[in-house]
Amino acid sequence: MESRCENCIIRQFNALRAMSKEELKKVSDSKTTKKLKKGEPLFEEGEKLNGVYCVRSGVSKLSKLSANGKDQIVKLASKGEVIGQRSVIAEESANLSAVAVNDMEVCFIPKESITNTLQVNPDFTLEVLRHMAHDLREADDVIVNISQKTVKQRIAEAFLYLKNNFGEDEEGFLALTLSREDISNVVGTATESAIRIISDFKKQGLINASGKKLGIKNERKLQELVDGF
Amino acid sequence: MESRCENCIIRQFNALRAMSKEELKKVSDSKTTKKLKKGEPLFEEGEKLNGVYCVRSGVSKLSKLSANGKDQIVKLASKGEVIGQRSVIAEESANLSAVAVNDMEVCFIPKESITNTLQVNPDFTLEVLRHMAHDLREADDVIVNISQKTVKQRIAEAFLYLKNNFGEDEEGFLALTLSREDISNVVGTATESAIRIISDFKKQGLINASGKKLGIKNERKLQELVDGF
DNA sequence: GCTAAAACATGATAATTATCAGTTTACCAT
DNA sequence: ATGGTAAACTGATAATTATCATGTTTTAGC
Repeated sequence: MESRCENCIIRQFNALRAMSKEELKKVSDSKTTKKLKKGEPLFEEGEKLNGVYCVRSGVSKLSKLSANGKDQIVKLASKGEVIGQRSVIAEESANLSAVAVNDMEVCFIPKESITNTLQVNPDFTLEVLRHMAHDLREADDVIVNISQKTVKQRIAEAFLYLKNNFGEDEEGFLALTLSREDISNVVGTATESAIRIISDFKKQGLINASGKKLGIKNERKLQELVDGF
Repeated sequence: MESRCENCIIRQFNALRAMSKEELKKVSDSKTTKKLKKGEPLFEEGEKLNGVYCVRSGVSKLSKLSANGKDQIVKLASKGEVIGQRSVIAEESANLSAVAVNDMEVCFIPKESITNTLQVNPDFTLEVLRHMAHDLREADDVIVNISQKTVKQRIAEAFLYLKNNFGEDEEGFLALTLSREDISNVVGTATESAIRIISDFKKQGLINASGKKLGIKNERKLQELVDGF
């Protein structure tokens, strides 16, 4: 049996919490649940979206392909985040692709449930607006980082970001495991460059690595690196 | 005598057009007009904003200082654009500095006029949301460009951007004149690198330059450069 | 119009980063 | 458990970009 949005804890993390009982009921009646295996796409850039996706579990990378064939990851979305709302609101086709980084469970919410509410419930609209304001700030910060910091600094920062946003497991490894290629696509560099720097970090004792699993060993030093010594 | 928002053409370009007569009247009664000379700041990053600025004329650069002392320009805002709304909505201090690129005239609108309307007028809130969705898309695109394109490509793109967004004067020069340093801060590179590439473009006949004035000579070639030949 | 300051320009060099080519390792499906 | 495949790694080299030093031109203010 499908669970209802009304009882969904995830909702507390996003704008859906500002919906009225009735609005939420409509969403719940029209939503569908979808499971994705690691690597499967939610949607591709250029696609028309008929709704948004609310992440219940797992992580999705939002990325854009550039002319030289490399993907740039613009955002990692996890539990509670709503994917695709920018495109739905702007009534544009998707600017980014969304692909599952690990196994995911998402709810698909048809766009009508969202757009109707946007037109009549200012609480909801304002809440969505606040989330988007936050995303915009983050995007601005990424622009500054990517253009003013070295690859080494950006990779150090990525490690700290992964720890702060996705936490660590019992053994102290980062809870979100990204491939070296994904890391390079987050920081915007060649995969080989990322690999080399990660190896360096390991040799210097800043991080530890066991296969794909990566862990932070010396957070202070990493932070110093980010800040430019 | 001060002009009234109700009669202001500029308003058509931004979310204020979705305000009701009464709301607009309040804005008009509480707004103040301000003139800025080239180089003067509207606000600095970290500052608390008590309202937003609506640009009547001139252009402002929104930038952020990085640890290495270089400014990164994140956006150029001109006629009709509202500056500072992201910070006001998120109830954060300013993430960016806003400085006049040329002489400007702006209206300052106290934040209460905005936030009150946001809470009760979904048309207005949605309109602001749409504008922010647009800004977010642009920011995402900048991230991809800056990390995946060469400096040469980004400078070529900047020229095309300046033409498309600010137009040309009677003599075919770009209507918005930026210093080489500002250009380097837009594309995220060292000033010397920008200067060198601009000189190159001139030698190759892609652009022409007379002092600070810059003009596009061969738009097709520039576009080919951006697209990677 | 003159002058100081700012902006622009160029060369030499160093540092960073990408690319290519190849090897080793880890992981998944059978 | 094992073979095939993708990911991780390494070295050599090239390309891009930053930095520093210095000279020249332009601009803005008096």
